[in-house]
Amino acid sequence: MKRDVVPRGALRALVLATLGDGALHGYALARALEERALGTWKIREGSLYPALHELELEGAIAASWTKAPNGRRRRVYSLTRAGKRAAKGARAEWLGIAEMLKAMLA
Amino acid sequence: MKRDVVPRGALRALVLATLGDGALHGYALARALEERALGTWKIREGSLYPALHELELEGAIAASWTKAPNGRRRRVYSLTRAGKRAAKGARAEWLGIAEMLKAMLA
DNA sequence: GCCCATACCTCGGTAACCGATGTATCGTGG
DNA sequence: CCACGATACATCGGTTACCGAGGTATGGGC
Repeated sequence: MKRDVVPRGALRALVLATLGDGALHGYALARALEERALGTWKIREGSLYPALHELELEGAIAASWTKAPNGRRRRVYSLTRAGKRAAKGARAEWLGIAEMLKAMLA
Repeated sequence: MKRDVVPRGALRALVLATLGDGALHGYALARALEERALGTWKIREGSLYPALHELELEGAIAASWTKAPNGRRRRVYSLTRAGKRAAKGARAEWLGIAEMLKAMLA
């Protein structure tokens, strides 16, 4: 399936929330997000990688090149202190939005 | 307050859901939506009116000019049969999105 | 007379995303 | 041993739904 797509603006919140559970590299992050979404949402690389670069520039996440056991290069991302704060805010914001949507559509 | 804004793509769903509870004219619809959102979400006329025109073109809603008791002209919108179907679909879609967001951020 | 609320509308600009495309390495089945 | 899919990164032009600002017009209150 993997048809639908994350609602606009939520990608950053989801990335921050997921990285809050542990550092991941981009590709694994995409897989983790799709798994969390039970395959309902497709994570587009053309959205994810630019978003990661932006979050890095903003100082919300820190990246470092590492070598996977199989030799492939990976860029592993983890939350900075500022990122943890941002994650908390974004999580609250989007939970609020979800709550409001449920209330208004129920 | 009225700071935040409806998430992208949800406006149509909310309009359809609200009109499902009875016909309204544009301005009243905006007020009704903001009230439903407890003042959290601001409804922009620059978003609402074009959305209404689009929904009308698509045949989801029907409009008719009426005269308010005070003499002001109003364009009252109501759901068509197709609109009721669309409302159901949009409601299910966005409730699903809200559910997924809650699950992924909780 | 002036201003705010009501009530409609349009239009340029933009944020965030989509889709396509590109690079490169690794594992594996034939 | 080599083609192909999975892994893993990246960029970039195009789209879309919206935002913000502006416009018109009438009604009622002070």
